[in-house]
Amino acid sequence: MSRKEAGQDPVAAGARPLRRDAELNRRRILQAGREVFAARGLQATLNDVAHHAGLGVGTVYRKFPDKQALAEAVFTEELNQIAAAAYKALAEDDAFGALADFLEKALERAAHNRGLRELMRHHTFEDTALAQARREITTQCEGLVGRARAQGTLREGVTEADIAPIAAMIDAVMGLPGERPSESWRRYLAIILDGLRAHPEHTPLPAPGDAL
Amino acid sequence: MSRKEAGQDPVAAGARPLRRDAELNRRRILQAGREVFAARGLQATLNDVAHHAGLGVGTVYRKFPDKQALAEAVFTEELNQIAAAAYKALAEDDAFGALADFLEKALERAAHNRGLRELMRHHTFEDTALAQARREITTQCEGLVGRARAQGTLREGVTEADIAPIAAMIDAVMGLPGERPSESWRRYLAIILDGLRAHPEHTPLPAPGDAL
DNA sequence: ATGAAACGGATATGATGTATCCGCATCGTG
DNA sequence: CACGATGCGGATACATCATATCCGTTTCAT
Repeated sequence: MSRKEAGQDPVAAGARPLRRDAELNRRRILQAGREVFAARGLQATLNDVAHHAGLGVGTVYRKFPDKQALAEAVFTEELNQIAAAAYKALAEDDAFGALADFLEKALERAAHNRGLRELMRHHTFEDTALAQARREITTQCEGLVGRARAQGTLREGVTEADIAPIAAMIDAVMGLPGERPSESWRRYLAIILDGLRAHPEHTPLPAPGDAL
Repeated sequence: MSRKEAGQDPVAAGARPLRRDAELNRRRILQAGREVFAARGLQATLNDVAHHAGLGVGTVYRKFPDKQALAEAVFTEELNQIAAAAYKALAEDDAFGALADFLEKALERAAHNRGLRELMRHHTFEDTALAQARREITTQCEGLVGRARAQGTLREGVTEADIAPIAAMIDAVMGLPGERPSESWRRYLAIILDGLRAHPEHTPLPAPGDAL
């Protein structure tokens, strides 16, 4: 609860409103954080972010106590947008198609955001607003997967628990050596999706999802 | 060419044979390197390796100028064994099955060897003996893929260049949070392989392999 | 026995990221 | 306008950590 307040809506509690320039700078920092984390990943320094924002380091550290605080603010937003996309997908008729489209859209975002990818990889983020957003996405995916199964277009034995590993796999392709701006991940997503479709010749899958 | 000699067969050039205890220690270090790199990855310190071998740091640094030298020795061996497996696979009748089995075998090794996984991920190793071994594997894979295509069991448009990304994808699953000793990667390999089989309903793949 | 070879491991070195501190600039209210 | 209060800048102290060396001690081999 100690770090939570940083960079938050100052309406709550006894926090006074920021001076106008300070508020502007806070936005600049957020924007710089988005850009820098997307381009260089989470290992980027708050000093990097500050420089990118055209501000001094001290300014950044006053608004956000540490890198994690800023990252949390930046990526909660990103995750919420993905959750929204999943929610929208639930409305489509063809459930498998909706699932496929959602995956493509979410991964599209990841493709342009190294920081987001790193975040999804490592951080089993504890409490934080991130965890909440992530849970929301999971829930929507459950719906998506459930509907596809019900429509009989999703291969027997595939569950929501498979979604994260699949995303992780595509993410791995994005991180491959020479092809930073490449689109080749779509190729592999297509292959996986074909392996995910219900099909008479598909044999039962091994290892019932002991995945997360 | 400067680091090349380290830990090598001392027969060549004017190098005198090692004292018996020294030779023994060299083996101990190699073995410790295998175990430590496999368990803790490439970021393990030569100090770690030394301790694991029950030796002092200095001893390790005398035999291997730096971590890279030791890693090269350790993993060249590993890669060569994989290359051998690929070579053997070429002899089987069912080319697709052979390819699948080879992938499973190679990934099996990776599953038990975090260092190997990290090595395949990052290092576009330059010259080194590793590069040679890796090239060998690539060559064998070309054969495997070629035969499967010829037999018509491999999906249209799949090439040798797809193998590395596929391995990378499975590797990503192995690195997932809670499931260190898990076997769930086999599940995803099965899915991908099903997406890789020749099938009338498969649509053409996007993005002709601009992968490595 | 004795010189050469090898060992041990404390520690110097260097690289890197984090976060503070405080003199100076800017804001905004009276 | 003027004068606190608030915010800014960024050099730098601090901490962490892997790397690699050095040399007094021990072991080998003749």
